[in-house]
Amino acid sequence: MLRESKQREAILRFVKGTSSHPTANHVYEEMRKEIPNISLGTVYRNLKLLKREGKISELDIADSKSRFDSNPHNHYHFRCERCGRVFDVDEPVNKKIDKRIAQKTGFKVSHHILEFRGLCKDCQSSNE
Amino acid sequence: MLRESKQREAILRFVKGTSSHPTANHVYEEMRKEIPNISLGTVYRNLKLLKREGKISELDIADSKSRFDSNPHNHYHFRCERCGRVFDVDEPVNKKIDKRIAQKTGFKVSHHILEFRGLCKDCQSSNE
DNA sequence: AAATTAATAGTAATGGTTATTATTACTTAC
DNA sequence: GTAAGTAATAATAACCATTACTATTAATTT
Repeated sequence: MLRESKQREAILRFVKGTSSHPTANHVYEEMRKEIPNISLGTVYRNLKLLKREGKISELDIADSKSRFDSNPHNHYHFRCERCGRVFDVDEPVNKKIDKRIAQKTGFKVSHHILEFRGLCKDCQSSNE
Repeated sequence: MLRESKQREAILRFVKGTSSHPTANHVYEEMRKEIPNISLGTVYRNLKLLKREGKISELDIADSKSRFDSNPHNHYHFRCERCGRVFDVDEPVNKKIDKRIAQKTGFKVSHHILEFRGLCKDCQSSNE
């Protein structure tokens, strides 16, 4: 059973009220203005908890360790959510979309990163 | 002036010869079979160096710290390569592409992550 | 108000990566 | 071919984001 805490309420209020995509440390710094002795662990725990509850989301980018590719050309990847393996995807890079986003946003778009997620063949067949 | 070293040669040969998208630690483990006292620092340094030379690439996913979003719905992002800020991009999510990749690869594709990169407005105008 | 126990603060530990430093080994000049 | 100069290395320490641990605090229940 979930209890209320002013720490969790403050964290949710802050993340909901900003569009700055804060890191855990950003949230921590902000919270300290309000609750000076809040612990960094509390921030991490509550961010994870709020995510589990679907109230916030985490930018879904990748795992922490970086991976290397023998192919220096721009291409897309598929990452298996079960075994963690990364595969190259043989799909032409869509350059038009960068232009469209640039026009729409006013940002200068140099490229984009596209990663598909799901289950690879091996992990589909190994049913468990 | 770059000198040759058997360590760097072995690292390049291995990364070029695999499609497994190894992590730095994978490379390290593999290298130890051949050069038992190779140092992990050497692996990191040479991976970075080979990347600078354009001989290999690093999976371009994100920085190490994860960021949180008040919007729990799937959407795209833009990351400024200068200031590091992350912005939401108001572009409809392309669901067809998941299907196409699934057919093409045989993988089960649940979703994809798309991040644009470039310069935000502020960083474009602050010329330096 | 007392009992129960989830949540917290504070701190230690972990894991990936980078920095430091003395030593090793290419390269060049003699 | 040997000595000088200096990249590159191995080994280790430091760093930073994140997670785990533990005694204490504070919601909730009775």
